[in-house]
Amino acid sequence: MSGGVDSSVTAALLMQQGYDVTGVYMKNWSQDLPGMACPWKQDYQDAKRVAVQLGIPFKLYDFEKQYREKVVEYMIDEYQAGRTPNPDIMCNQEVKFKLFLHAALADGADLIATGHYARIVRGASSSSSRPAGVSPKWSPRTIQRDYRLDGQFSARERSGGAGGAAALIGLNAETEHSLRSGVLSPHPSPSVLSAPGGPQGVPLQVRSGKHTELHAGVDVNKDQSYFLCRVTEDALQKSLMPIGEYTKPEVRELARKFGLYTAEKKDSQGICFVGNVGIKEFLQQFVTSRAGRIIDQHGKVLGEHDGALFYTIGQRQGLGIGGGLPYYVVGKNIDKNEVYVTNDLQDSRLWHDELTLTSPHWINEPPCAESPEGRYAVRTRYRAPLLGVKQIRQLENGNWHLVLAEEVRALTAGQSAVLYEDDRVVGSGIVI
RNA sequence: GGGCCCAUAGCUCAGUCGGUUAGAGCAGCGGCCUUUUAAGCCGCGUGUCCUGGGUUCGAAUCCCAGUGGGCCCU
Repeated sequence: MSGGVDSSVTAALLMQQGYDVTGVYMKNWSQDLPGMACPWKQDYQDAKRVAVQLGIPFKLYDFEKQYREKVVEYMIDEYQAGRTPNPDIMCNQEVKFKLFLHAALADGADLIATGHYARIVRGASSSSSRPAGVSPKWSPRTIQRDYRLDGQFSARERSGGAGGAAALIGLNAETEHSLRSGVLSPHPSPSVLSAPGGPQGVPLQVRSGKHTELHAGVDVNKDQSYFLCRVTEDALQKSLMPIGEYTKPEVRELARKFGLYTAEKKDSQGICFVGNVGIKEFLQQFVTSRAGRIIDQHGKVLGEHDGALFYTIGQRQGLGIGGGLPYYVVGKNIDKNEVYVTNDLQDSRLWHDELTLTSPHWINEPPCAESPEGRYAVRTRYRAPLLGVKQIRQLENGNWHLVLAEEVRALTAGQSAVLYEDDRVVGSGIVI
């Protein structure tokens, strides 16, 4: 439990569904930064307060050292190499769905849960049997909502269930933002275990196949499946993301109905766990930088920047150069410490219709190269538009090459390109 | 040496047949959106209108001189 609304509601929903829940706050960062005091204590308090309201055990898992090593150092190294990493994807891959999961299991939990706006679909038959060429729209909801807060479980039991696994949940927390994950508790309640389809309320989605898939959240605006693109299927099998079935407004409403202390707490933002601090200000605490030149599409020096590593492709603000049309970063040279910009929105360096991915990670199985155009769609930045994939194939060196049906703006090395088949996350790779 | 053009907000400029509190875009700042980085949206302009004189009820707008740029011609 992070101390935010999402993980609070996650815990409440799981309780309502009959799980034996234990709340867990993940302490991954506690250092204050210039201009921003680390909110971890406040978040911890909020999470604990909700746990008390729910009457569930509450714990704190400390991963500061590992978070620093796996996420912060990775982020710093990437920026110094001239790329733009996504620390939250790394956090999910290395911390939440690895360290936290293992710690929770070792602690006796059967499952963990997080407050992500994404859905885990169990027993799916996987993409191989799906019709190709489906339109890239999210599939309709298949879940029934049950806002009952009286603590009673619906008498109805669902069938078809495989997921009946059992378990429990906790939620983790972090600093401001986000996260919401959970730990499970050691002793799943019998009632839960006996229910074929899992607890009621928002039951596990189950299909006839054998795969456990990751799908986009029901709320298209809040969907966070992008950040979970590097989580393994094994980890998903032991995870629950109950709020993925709801929209943010619904989650807020649930929080109010449950009377949760965090019902009206403002959403946090920024680097997960670290807080709402500017990326540049954050990096400046760990790296030294020097001024360099800003050069336009004609080779003209327009001004100076304070370190090429701080800029990312497509960036507009922070350049400090004016005069006519806005300028956007289209490239940079770390060795020369130069940043290249253009004020021509049609500049070819700002648009690409193909991309190459390294470090591929497929959740269930690799994409099928013989797929017809339109079967897959890709997203190259969080909240960026989903673009149709015309062609996808693996290269000799193991990397993957995609040809898009339309141009993508500001393709940026280091960012994750997440492949979707309908609303299912196939996997992702790092843009090079 | 001569002729012409320009000099207005940090930047690029509009406004100059004289007349409300001098405007726009970009940048910057603030906010919204957002668990990365961006983008996008909304809001914010307190400037010696190059300087010094002059004309006028009144000048960024007219005149003179100067300074600083640019172009052209012998």
